[in-house]
Amino acid sequence: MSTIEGCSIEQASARTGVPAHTLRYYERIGLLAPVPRGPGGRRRYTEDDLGWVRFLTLLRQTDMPIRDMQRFVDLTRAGDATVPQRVALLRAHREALVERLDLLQHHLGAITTKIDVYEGLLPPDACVEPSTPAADDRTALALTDGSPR
Amino acid sequence: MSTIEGCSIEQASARTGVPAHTLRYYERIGLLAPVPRGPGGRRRYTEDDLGWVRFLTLLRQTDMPIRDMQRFVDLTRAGDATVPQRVALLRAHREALVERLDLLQHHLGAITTKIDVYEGLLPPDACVEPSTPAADDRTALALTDGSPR
DNA sequence: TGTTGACTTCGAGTGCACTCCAGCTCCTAC
DNA sequence: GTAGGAGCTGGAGTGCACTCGAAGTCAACA
Repeated sequence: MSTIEGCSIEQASARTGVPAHTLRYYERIGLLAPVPRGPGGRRRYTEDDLGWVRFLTLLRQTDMPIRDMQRFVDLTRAGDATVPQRVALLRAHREALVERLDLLQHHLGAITTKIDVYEGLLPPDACVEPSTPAADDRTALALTDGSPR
Repeated sequence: MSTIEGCSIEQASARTGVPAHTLRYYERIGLLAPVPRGPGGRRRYTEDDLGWVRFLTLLRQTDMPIRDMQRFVDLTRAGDATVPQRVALLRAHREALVERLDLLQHHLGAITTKIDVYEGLLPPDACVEPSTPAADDRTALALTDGSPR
């Protein structure tokens, strides 16, 4: 064994994009099992740890509440018998995500329309961008918003 | 004039999906200009007010911070001269939204893959769903996550 | 040998976006 | 005329997910 196994918390942070503070926090609340310690009681993150952190990050970035993530982690620790529950949890999450994506797509269209309307108001030599280059996906939406007076 | 103009806060809430509490809160922090009052000092929401509330909702649901919404509102109140700034603000927001959509799409693929992997572990008579019906968009992703030990 | 600097723990603090409460006013119906 | 209910205000409280601080430890290096 040439070097100490695993990487430091700062390296783990750099490699996952998760702040060191947050890595400790996740461990504290049980999202991460106690990370093995090296000399001086310092955390040494293995590749598995990093993979798990990345998976947690993916769940968080898709707006899964910490509470649900904890439930998922608990199920995973409980062994293979919980695979059906885990699948159910992920399926539910995926459905919510698909719905959210639909909503966001819709809103994106509305925002694009709104921008177009505003640009119609600008003088022809608009300072921001000369014209709308292939306005990608404008969902038809009335946009009957007034003004904040 | 047969009936009092505008609708009550509860009706406004029902018609926009925004809780009455939140409507008052938005007004308090200046996102909504003071809504005209009817007899007894009660709010009467006009169609314009509702339209504006819906627009605010669309911005919030696409994760625009309240702070930015306030800035947008301030610009709108400041008159037509601020149209370029408003366009810039909306453009920036749209860009962020597009990026977020990309990320979410990517994560959706990863979650779908994960579900598929889990289902591969299940006995053939899986209780949740017999098979994956046309697994829509699975982005290739390693998913080298370990387990939480 | 001292100093630097990255790490440790635990508790407290932060920022955001609501959400609720107390105590009051007002209108309507009985 | 009084009971009920919707609405009013200002301020306090909540929940979430971090984020930070203080005080201490440890290893490596000049």
